[in-house]
Amino acid sequence: MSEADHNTEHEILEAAKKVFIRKGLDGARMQEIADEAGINKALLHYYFRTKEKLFESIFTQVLQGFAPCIVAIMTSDLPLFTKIESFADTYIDLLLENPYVPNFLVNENNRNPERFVNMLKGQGVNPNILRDQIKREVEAGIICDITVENLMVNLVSLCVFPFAARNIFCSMFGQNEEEYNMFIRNRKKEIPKLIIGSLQPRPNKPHDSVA
Amino acid sequence: MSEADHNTEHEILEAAKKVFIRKGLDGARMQEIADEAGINKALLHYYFRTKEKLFESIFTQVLQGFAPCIVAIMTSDLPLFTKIESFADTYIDLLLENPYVPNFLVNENNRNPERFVNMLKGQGVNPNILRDQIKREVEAGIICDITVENLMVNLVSLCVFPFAARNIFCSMFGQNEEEYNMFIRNRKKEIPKLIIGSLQPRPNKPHDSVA
DNA sequence: GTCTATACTCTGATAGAC
DNA sequence: GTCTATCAGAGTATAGAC
Repeated sequence: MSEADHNTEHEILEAAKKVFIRKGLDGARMQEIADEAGINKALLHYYFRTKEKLFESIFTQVLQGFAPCIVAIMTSDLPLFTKIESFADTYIDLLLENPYVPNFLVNENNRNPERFVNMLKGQGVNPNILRDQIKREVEAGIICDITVENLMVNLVSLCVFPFAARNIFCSMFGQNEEEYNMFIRNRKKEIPKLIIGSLQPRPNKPHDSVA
Repeated sequence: MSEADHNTEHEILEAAKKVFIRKGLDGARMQEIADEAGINKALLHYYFRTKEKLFESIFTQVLQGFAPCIVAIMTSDLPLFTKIESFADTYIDLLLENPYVPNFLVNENNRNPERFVNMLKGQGVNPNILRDQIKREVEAGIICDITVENLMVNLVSLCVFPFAARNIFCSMFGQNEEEYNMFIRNRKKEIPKLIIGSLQPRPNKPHDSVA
């Protein structure tokens, strides 16, 4: 990739990423991508034959940028609480650098679901490892019981949705860009606090208070 | 509206809603809307002049369908815990009936943010009332402290994102449509449990255990 | 590999008959 | 109000020179 940094194909991919992420597959214009890359429209077709194929490349590339975080929490063998804290921290940083990606992925994926399924499997996303970990930690009395589905959906929703609905929340709260980013950075602590709090076995259970 | 139910304008709006929600502004075709409505393309322009104007009508209509839930939690004078339970219950039902709306609203809004801001204000969405309620309940010792922003973002994210990312989660967990809907219905209880749990003042505070 | 020029299709919008 | 026919523009894709 070191020598490819300045070649045309790389320029095109960078330009296409910007345009597709902002406008989507339907909204993007090949002319706009060409302008952004500082080249001619015909050259896009020379490298990627069709708009569709160019889009596929971008979609895959963007998706792969976000997969490692998900894979890590699904597969690593750190304690669950550590994983949750680490995920929120890493994922929100990644999102702050790519604030328009959630919308892009979610929207284009729903428009064409087939594209997604295989890609996820290929990345090694498998909930069973995390499911086993939860089971072990429940049995060890470290956490309350929860399904892997609810845990993952809660965690990802709390991290990602504030980006997807950024403008909606901004206008709802009368915040500007900067204030909202600060709000989100604070959530790197708030989200694990919320989730871990709900998983911690309460010391004041009925049978404890009688004992 | 009773007599308008069967007139052409209503047919067009219903058809346009379906198509725009599935395909977005850019992806939708006037021809497809006409087909869906069982009329001619020219008639669309007779009633709504441009695609853009037709889209505006749909966007406003759809948004207004979702506003009341938000307004209710922002303004009603029920106890906070009751509001949270009621919101999750009502909102998720609404979403189950309109599963593609979150994507539509979030995506088209981010494409054209100005459209949104005035609309929200017009609906009477004002976080200050809820902010005051939180303050009162904190002072009364009913709940832990939380910002209105974090509370609303948590609540809405947990309810809405599972719809926006439906396909992603489905394929991640290997669930089919029906299983996933059941999962979401269960969350009508899970979400309030999570949020209310985090707001409940812990009886086992440091100074309590010493007392 | 890169460009200019152009072919061709799709689609939003209009004209005009009924 | 509703239709058929058609225009005008935009946009993807290709041909062909350099």
